[in-house]
Amino acid sequence: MTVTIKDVARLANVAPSTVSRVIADSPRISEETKQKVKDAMEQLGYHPNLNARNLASKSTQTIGLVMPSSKDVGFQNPFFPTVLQGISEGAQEKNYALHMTTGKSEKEILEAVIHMVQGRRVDGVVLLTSRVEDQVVSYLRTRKFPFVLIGKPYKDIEEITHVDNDNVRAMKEATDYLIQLGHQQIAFIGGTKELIVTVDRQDGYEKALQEADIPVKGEYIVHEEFLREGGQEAVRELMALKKPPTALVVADDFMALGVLNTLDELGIRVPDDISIVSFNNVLLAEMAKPPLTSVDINIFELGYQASKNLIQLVENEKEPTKRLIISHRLVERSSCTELNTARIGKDLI
Amino acid sequence: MTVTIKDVARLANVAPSTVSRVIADSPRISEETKQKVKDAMEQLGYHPNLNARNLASKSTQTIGLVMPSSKDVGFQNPFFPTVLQGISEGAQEKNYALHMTTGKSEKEILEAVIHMVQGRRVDGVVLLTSRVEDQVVSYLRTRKFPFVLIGKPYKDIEEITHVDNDNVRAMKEATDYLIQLGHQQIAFIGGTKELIVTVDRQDGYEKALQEADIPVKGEYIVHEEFLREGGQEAVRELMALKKPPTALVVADDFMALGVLNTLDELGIRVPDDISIVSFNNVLLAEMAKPPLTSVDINIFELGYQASKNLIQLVENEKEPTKRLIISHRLVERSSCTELNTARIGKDLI
DNA sequence: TTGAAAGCGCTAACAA
DNA sequence: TTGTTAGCGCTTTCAA
Repeated sequence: MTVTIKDVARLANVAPSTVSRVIADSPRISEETKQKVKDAMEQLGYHPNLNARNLASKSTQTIGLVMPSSKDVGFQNPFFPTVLQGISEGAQEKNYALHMTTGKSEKEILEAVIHMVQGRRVDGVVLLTSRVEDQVVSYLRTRKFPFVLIGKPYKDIEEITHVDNDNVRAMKEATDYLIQLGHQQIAFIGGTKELIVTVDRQDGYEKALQEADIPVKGEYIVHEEFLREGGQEAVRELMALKKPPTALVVADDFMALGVLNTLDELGIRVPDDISIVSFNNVLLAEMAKPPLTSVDINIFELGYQASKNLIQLVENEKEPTKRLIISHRLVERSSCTELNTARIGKDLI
Repeated sequence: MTVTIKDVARLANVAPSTVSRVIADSPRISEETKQKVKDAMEQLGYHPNLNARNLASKSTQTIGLVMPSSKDVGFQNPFFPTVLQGISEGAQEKNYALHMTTGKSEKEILEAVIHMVQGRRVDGVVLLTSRVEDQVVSYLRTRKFPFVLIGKPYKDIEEITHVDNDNVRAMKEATDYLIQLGHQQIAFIGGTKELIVTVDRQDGYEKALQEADIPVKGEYIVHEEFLREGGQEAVRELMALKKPPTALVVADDFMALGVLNTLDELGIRVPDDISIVSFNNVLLAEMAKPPLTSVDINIFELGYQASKNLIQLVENEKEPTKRLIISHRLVERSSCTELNTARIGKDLI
């Protein structure tokens, strides 16, 4: 029924091992027999059984993907399809396949990872999230199993290959941009502090202020726990301050969309009344009203480098630990404006 | 180094096959030895090698996922993360793993599918898209390989297990809703006609009009090829008609966001000047300005039923072909309003 | 350059 | 209820 290497060998009049060599494109085989074998494979419609191959060769040519908990609303974020594309591209280039794990809780995810690692289904793993205390990370480290992290490790940075943006700098630049436009009252809206990316971006925000001698105020820093309801409240409070911000840096486009909404309900116009710089530059940023000035963090590249470097790690034991920093750039659209002191002056006259 | 079934057998003083039976949780084994074996496994930290198991048992307990071309902008659509969650949940419940394929072109995708099917990496396949002439579908059919399609097959409907919404009815209801609000000039904005879902939704739109004795006008039907630029133009043309529509049905939330944008640029207010009903009800619909009235098509359930039924198909040869219709419901928000004939009257006076 | 043969780690008859 | 014994389809020494 199924055609095996033996069938091919018989038809080509060679030994099974020869066929195997042809498949592996071994150099020490004559062009002649190589062709003979290829013809036979063609004729029989032969396809190698990857399970058998994996078993014998102890390698799978597939990389495992660890997604964030599917309970996370963040899962809906267009960030994920985009990294996935990048990862997929990097994998395809080296003929690696992709194996996915998900789960509703951290516990389920860890179990799924163990299953796929111990079950020898994958040669390496890409982690799509880095939480503060990540059990998956510690598991992989103690097993010395190859993995790369997208984002920044919470600890042991020097020992974990990861691909990340320079989020501190990126956010500093975004904030600087607003400062240059004349803004002084700039608020920060980010996600949960459990995500390292949030911490980094907040850092950058604070750095920019400090450098410009603008005091960092606690009431100007907001962490939206939920993408939606939570955010509304926070933005309202922010705008209800005696001295409301004239500009906002938001750590994610998706969040920014929610912010935009709330502002609209409050009758606050963007950018006329308030400026916004957001992050990630997904398609959404372009489609928002107004189109958002956003920091492009090159999501695709993040994924691409992750799988590419994971494969290097898998194929070469000696590969050094790496830290890959993907470039970013501010994409200007219509959500920011100069703080028009002239106009304010005029109004006062 | 690696602990195998033999090591466990030796430690537990039984035969390897006995260990294998314990793993499979065979009923005909004494509680006593079962426990003995389990202890041994625990003690040695044993984990079955899935490749070996797959090879011997000729089954993989994993299902393959065929994603749409990563070139598609549609890939960015939040639809995908959400179906993925559903698929993943259905798979986890039965302890199936997920194997992904993607590709930049139809050709690459087909190759990837062949590789994973012939390579015996998966027991069945879920197709996330149904194009008009789908090579993947024909390939799987001729190989008699189990698969289920999310969406509606282009042909041989009776012979392909698929899970879909009743898109015709759903769109008819959406259109009826607008008609009941007094609208007569209703335009349709959909994606490429290559997607069967577009065709169905357009059908439902036309049916609703016909039933209400409203003529179907060609200039009221628009197919946006691209999510962004293309759409802008189309919407402009639509609104430039001598008799512009007073309401829009849009086949996708993401698209609707773009439409909303263009309308805003044109100074047309929603819902005051024009009403919009959109489709899919992803998070975006809620976050748009104004929040979109959208038809919830239960994306998660689409995925969940797909993997659940695929597994049934895989585990039972005799499983009949099925057509699963997932329910939908109109979620009212703020993008529609009654066509105020009174006001129009007033304006005329 | 090629072949013979011994596994890879597991499952599944068939026996006992 | 348990053990024996062939494989599953491939890779990879080792020998020729």
